[in-house]
Parts: sequence; structure tokens; C-alpha cells
Amino acid sequence: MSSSSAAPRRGDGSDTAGARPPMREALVAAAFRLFLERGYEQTTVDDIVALAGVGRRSFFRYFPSKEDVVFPDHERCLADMKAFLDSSPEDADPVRRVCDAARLVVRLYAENPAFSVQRYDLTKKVPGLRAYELSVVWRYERALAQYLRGRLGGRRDGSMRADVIAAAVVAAHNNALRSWLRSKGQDDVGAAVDHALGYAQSTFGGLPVPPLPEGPEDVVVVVSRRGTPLWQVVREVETAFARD
Amino acid sequence: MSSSSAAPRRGDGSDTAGARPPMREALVAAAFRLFLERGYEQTTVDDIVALAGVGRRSFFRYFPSKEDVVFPDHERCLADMKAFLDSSPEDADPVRRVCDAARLVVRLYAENPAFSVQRYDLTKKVPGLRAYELSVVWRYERALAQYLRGRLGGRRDGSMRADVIAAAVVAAHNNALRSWLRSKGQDDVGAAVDHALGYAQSTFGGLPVPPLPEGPEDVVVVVSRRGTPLWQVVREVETAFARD
DNA sequence: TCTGATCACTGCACTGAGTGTCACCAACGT
DNA sequence: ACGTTGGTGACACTCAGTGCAGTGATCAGA
Repeated sequence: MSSSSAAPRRGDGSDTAGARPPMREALVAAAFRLFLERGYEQTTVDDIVALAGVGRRSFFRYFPSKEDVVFPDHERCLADMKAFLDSSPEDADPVRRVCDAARLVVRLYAENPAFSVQRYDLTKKVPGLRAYELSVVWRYERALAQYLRGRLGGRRDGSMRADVIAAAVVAAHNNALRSWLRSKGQDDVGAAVDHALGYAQSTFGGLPVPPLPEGPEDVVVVVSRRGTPLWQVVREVETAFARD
Repeated sequence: MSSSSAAPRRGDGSDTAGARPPMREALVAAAFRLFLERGYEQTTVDDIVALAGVGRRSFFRYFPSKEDVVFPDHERCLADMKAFLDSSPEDADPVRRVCDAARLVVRLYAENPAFSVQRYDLTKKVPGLRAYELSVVWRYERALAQYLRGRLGGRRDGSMRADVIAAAVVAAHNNALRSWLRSKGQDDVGAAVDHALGYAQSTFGGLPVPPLPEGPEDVVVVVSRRGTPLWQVVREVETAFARD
């Protein structure tokens, strides 16, 4: 009883606003309103399209599945990340580059903190959405790993190291992001993510922390038990100095 | 045409074999036979139960979803891993411990190479199964991260480092495992996984290489920049000693 | 202005996964 | 013999997702 009467859909340009909230936005808004009101699983697609005043078939034209409406902009963000990586200069530090790529996702979340927090609360509670989010994150990770593979593919264990570095960067990124989401968007995302990615970068890449304002990693302590083989101490010294 | 006539289901113990292929196994066998014959998505649950000669409702009693029948033993393996981690001695190297925990999964795959390879071919092709596998892997990773958090939770960035190390270990493990699966189970899984986990272990843990079972964390190197505040050096000394 | 094409949208019917409910039956203890 | 319990099958139902046909609007060109 709602589909035909509501939303008379006119093309005369009488819309006062930006003239481009084109049903996709309306569907996302309606979906989130219902999801937050009564929960994700208690909301059917029919409920959403009824509230949005559109036909049921239109929902699936904009979103391949009900889960997709919860992550409406990740497809674009993933494309941005791939473009960013593809445009990398040859001489760039690969680890630094993937960290910067990860920051694109942070930016997406930070653009709309309230929305991000609401979605976080949803994914925390609904197992199906958690699984979907995993597949989203996985695609980001794949993009990073693929780029890294191209950069250090020639080296020994290049493929494996690419996977490991990508996973570590994503894990560091996610840890900082989740912490921020738990703070309801109050904390400083940028700083937290920089710190976490700095750890990943110092573990795998060259320099430890980018700005190095008062760098705590500069302090490392030697605790060597008597009888430790000299080569082992030497190796540790080498790797420690290799950081700078 | 098959459900009523086949498998007359008797309880008289007349089965010659172990008397306990209890319908669950029959469902897995029937499912995989059909999945390999005509594909996962082309096989309905009705097809499976018809071939197995059981009622449709019974399928969902043993498997919460159609996807679960593809990963019939991961629930048990995950429980094994948690038990393994819970029983860890206090003085064990945490990174070494999570690597050993990851080897439990390898063992599960290696127990039945043909089955593992078939499943790998399925998950490679079907997006839904890939997503499901991600959620399975995620639960393993969570178990590892939770254990690590308990071990290095007190340290600086302990929570984040736990996530990063768990992700790196899982990535290294998966890389070796997938390589083995691509070889159709011909390569030496153990060696490949040992090598990959050795990389992860040398990156995060104390000792660089796996051979050298004797105390690795005993070697740490101090590199302190001039002018570093004393309290910072002291803190690092404390945390370094706190390991033992 | 008429016409044909295209596009976005809707309604409808259908498949298939997953669930709730109930009846059935075998095994078991009393 | 009895009631109980647990595994099972049959049935009906909800809901996600798809295929298809139809409709109205815009726009091209005759």
C-alpha cells in the first residue's frame, strides 16, 4: 500500500536540495533507520523498500544483497586504493606505500564518524555482518598483498612476505580503527593509526616511526645471558642498527 | 525417487563396519560427491538429503547451514587449538606457541590430503564458500590473538602487537598451506609451513631461525640515541627484564 | 508531432535456504 | 506393560534473491 502512493518521482527538477540523493541514499537511510530501531535480522528487505517508498526489485538493483547496504561505499574505496597503489612511483618504499593505502580506509571511516560507529555496533552484534565485513577486509588485504608481491616478488620468499606484511598492516590498522570506534569516534584516529602503522612499518620496512618526534623505539635494551653465541649477538646488533 | 527407498535405516547393528558412520559422515560424503559432480551452487540441500537417504530436516540438525558441510571438522580443530593454548606453560615463548598452534591446522589438512584439495578447489571457485572460510580462519586468528594478548598484554601496545603477530602467523601459515594445496598435496607441507612460520617467528619472536631451540629471547640489543630521557631507557629495561 | 529505442522502475512468480512444529518410532528404565 | 527420552521425517512457513514481463518517462530522429 506504500509503493504506488509514496515518492511520485518527478523529473521536473523541483527538488530543492542537491537534486542527487538518488534512491540509493534513500535506501541506505531507510535501512539504517530500521536496523538501529529493531535490529538487522528483524528487518526484512520488504520493510526497507516500504519505508523508502520504492519497489522491492529496485533494492537488489543497487545492492547485490541485504548485507551490502551496510557497506555502501567500500566498493568505491577499494577501487581508490587500487588506483592509489597502481600509481605508486617505482622508488617508493613499498611498506610505507601500503601503510598510506591503509590510511585511505581510515579516511573513509573518519569522514562520517556517526555512521561508522553505528555500523560498528551492528557488525559487532550480527554474525552475518561480521562475516561480510571479513570478506570486505580480505579484499583490501588482497590488494595490498598483490602490490607488495609485485615489488618484492623477485626476492626470496617474496610472495609469502607480501602476504605477511599485508596481513600485519591490516591487523595494525584494524586494531587502531576498532579502538577508535569503541571510543565512539572521540579519540584521535589519525594519531592512533599512525602509531599502529608505525609499528608495522618499523617491523618490516626501513625506518621505524615516520616523524620521530621523541621516538621511543630508539631505546632498545640488551639483555644477553652468559654463554650466548657471539654470532647471535652480532646478528641482533645488525638488525637493530638496520632499522635506521 | 530416492528418499524413501534408499537407506532403510535400521538400528539392529547389522552394519559390518565400525557401526558408526552416523549420518553426519553420510551427509558429508553425499554433499561432496554432488558438489564435485555438478558444483556447489547447482546442488540443493534437497539433492544432498535425497542422495544420503535422509530427511531434509536432519541435514540442518547436523549442519547449521549448507556451507558448514564443507568444513565439517573445523569446529573440533578450533576447540583443540584453544585447549592447546590454554595448556601452555607459563615460561613458553608465546610466538613459538602460536606457531605450534597453527601447526594443528596443518595437521588437520594433512590428515586427509585428497579431501583438503577437493575443498580447496571448491572454495577457490565459489565466493560464498570463500567468505565462509574467511570467517573460519578469523576464529583461529582470534584464538591466537587472545592468547597473545594474555601473554604480552601488560607491555606497551600489547593488544595491538598481539593482533599483528596473530595475523602474521596466520598469513604465513595460509601461504604455505595454499601453496601445498595448489601442488595437489604433493609437496612437503611440514617443511613449507616450518619455513613460513620460521619467518614469522624470526620477525616477531626472539630467535631468528627455528633450529636453535635454546633460549633466544636472551639476546636483545640496546641502541640509544644521545639525549634520550633516562626514564625512557629505564622503562625499556624494565619491560625487557619483565620477559623472564 | 509521431515513433521507436532506451532506461529506470515496479509487480509477480518462482527457487532455495533455514526454522518451528508436530507426529512417529526405537531404545531404555521402571 | 508403561512412560520417557531422543533422534528422525513430514509439513508449512518466512525470507533472500532472481528472472521476466510490463510501464512510464526521456530522448533520438523522421
